[in-house]
Amino acid sequence: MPRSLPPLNALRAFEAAGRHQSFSGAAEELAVSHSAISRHVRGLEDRLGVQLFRDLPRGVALTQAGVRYLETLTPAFDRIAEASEVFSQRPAGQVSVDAEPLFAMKWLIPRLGDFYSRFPDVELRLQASSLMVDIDRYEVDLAVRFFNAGPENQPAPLLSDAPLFPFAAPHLVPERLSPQALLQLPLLRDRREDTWRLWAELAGCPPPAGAASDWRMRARLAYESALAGHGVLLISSEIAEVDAGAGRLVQCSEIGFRMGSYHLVAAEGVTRRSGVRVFRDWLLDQSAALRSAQQ
Amino acid sequence: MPRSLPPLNALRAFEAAGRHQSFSGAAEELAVSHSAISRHVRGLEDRLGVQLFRDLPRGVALTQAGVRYLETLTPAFDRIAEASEVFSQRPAGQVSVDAEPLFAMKWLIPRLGDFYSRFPDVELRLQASSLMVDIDRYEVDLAVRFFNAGPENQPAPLLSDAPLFPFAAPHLVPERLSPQALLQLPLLRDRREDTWRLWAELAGCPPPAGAASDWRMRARLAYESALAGHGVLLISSEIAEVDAGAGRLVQCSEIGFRMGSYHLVAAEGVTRRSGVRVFRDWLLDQSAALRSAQQ
DNA sequence: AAGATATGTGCAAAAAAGGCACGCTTTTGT
DNA sequence: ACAAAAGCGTGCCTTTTTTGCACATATCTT
Repeated sequence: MPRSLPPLNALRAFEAAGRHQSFSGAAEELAVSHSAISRHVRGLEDRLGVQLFRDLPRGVALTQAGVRYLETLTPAFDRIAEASEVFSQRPAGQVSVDAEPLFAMKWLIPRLGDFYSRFPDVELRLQASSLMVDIDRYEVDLAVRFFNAGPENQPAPLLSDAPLFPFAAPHLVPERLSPQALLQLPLLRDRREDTWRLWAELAGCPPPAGAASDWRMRARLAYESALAGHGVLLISSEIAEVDAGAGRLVQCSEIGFRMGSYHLVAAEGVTRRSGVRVFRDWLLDQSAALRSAQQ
Repeated sequence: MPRSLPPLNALRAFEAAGRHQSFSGAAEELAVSHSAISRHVRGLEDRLGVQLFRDLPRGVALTQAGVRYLETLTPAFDRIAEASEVFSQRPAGQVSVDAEPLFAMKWLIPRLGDFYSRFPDVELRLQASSLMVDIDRYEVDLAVRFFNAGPENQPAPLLSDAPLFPFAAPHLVPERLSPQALLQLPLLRDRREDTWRLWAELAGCPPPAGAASDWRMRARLAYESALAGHGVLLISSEIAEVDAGAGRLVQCSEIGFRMGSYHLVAAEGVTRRSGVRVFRDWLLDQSAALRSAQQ
C-alpha cells in the first residue's frame, strides 16, 4: 500500500533530459554538470530496469518507454511547479469584510497586525454590523455572522464556538464566585435573549429577578459596561479573551453554555480573487489555531 | 521560463506528513526518523515562506495553505508512482505478429533474442505473409507491411526505410563494380516491379535486356538465389545486413534508391494489451536504434 | 505521578550529489 | 585533411545534504 517512488531528483533529471533530448541541455537547465544528469539517468534506468534513452551518434534519444514515462512526469512536475509558484506570488487586491461589532473589536482587530505583516499587498476594508441579512446586499466579500449552525449553514465555516461565561471587571469580582453570589450582582444583558435565565437554570438557581441596572442594551454597550465595572456579562470567552488577558476582565464562574457560534460567510464567487482567498485562509487558520490551543 | 521546483524530497516528506496529519506517521511511511520529516517540512516552509502546519497540543495540523498545496501534490505524486510502477510489473500475454517474409527472416528473427530475454513472459506468435490486406482479416495484433507511406498511412510508424542496393554473393562479385559491369551479370528480380530498369536509369545506363536467368520470382527465392551466387539482387540494405555482416553477401554498388518502406500496422484497440504494447515499443526502439546508428 | 505520544534541536555520521578532468565518438569548420 | 567543438561516460575526490541519535519539551492517558 505505501507507494514507492523512484529517487525524485533522478526523476527531475530524467524529465529535463527528456524534454531537451539532451543531457547537456538538462544540465544547463538544472544548473549542474552534464555528468550529474548522466548519473541520475543511468541510476534511474538501473533502478527501473528499463532503458529510457538510446545512444545517438551524437547525443541521446528517448526510447518508447522513455517517451511514455515522460508523458506522465512532465505534467506532474508542471502541476507541482504551478502549485509551488503560487506561494511566491504575493497576493494582492481588496477584500471587504463585515463582522459582528464585538467580534470585530475584540477578536479580529487584535489579530489583524499579523495579517497586515504577512500580506502587505492586500487591502482590507473592515466594517461592523450585526444585521443578519443576505451578504450580497451588503456588497462585501466576506462576513462574520453569529448564528446556530444548522445543516443549511454548513458551507459557512466555523470561526468561533467558544461558550458564554460570566465576566466582570476585577474590582467588582476579584475571583470565582458561587452562582448564588454571582446572581446577586447587577446582571448586564444585551438585547439578544434571556441568557441569564438559561445560565441560572444551568447553575441550579432560581431565575434572577430583573433589577434596576439590567437594561437590555446593545452588545457593545453591555461590554463597555462590564469593563467599567457596572455588572456581570455573559459573553463568549474568546471575545472576552483580549480583555481577560490584559486583566481588565475576570471570568467569574466555570459554568457556561453555547448559544451559537461565529461563522464566515462568503459572497458568491469572491474566492476567485486571491486577496479574498488569502484573507479567508488566514482567518480560518487563526480560528483553528485558537481552538486547538484552547483545548 | 525554466520552472523552479522546491526540493523534491522535502515535498515528498510534506506530502506524506500532510496525508498522515502526523510527522511520525510520515516518518514511518518513508522509513526515516521523525526528525527528518520535521526538518524537511520546516525547510519547505522557510523556502516557500508559508506556514504549512500548525502546532496542535499534541501533533500538528495542516493550515489552509497546507491543505491546498497537498491537494495538488498528492495526485501529482500518485501519478508519478503509478507511471513508475508500470516498469516493475512484468508485462505478459500473447502477441501475434504477421510480417513480410524477408523482413521476418532477415530483420526480425535475428533480433528476437533480445526481445525474448527482455520480456520472457510475453508469448510471441510470428507468421509471415506478404499479402497487403486488412490486418483485421488476419486476426493478428500487429503486422509489418511494405508500402509507400502516404498521408493515409501516417498512423503506421516506420520500421525501415533503407534504400535498395545491389547485393550479390562474394564469389560472384568480390568488390564494388561499375554499373555497366554490374548490369552484365545475371539480374535477379522479384515479382514486384521492374526495379532493375529504375536502377539502370539512375546509374545512367541503358535499360538491361531480359536474360535467361532473370525470372520473376518470389522475393524469398530471389534472395536465396543471390545467396547461392546466381546473380545480383536489388534489396533493402537493412534486409541484406545480416548476411552482408556475415560475409555471405556483398554490396556491389553505392547506387541505390527507395521504393517504399516497412511500417508497423496495429489492429484496432490491441495496444491496450500490455504484451502488444511492449512488443510494439521494442520493435520501434530497435528500428530507431538501427537508423540512428546507420546515419 | 508515571508512562506513552508527538514534535523540536544540537551534533556527528552517513549518504547523496556534484564537479573536474579525461577519454571516446561524431560533427563542423577552416 | 586536420583541428576544434559538441556530447556523453566514468573514475576520483570534495562538498552538500540528509539522517539518526539522544535529549528536551509539552500533552495525553492511566
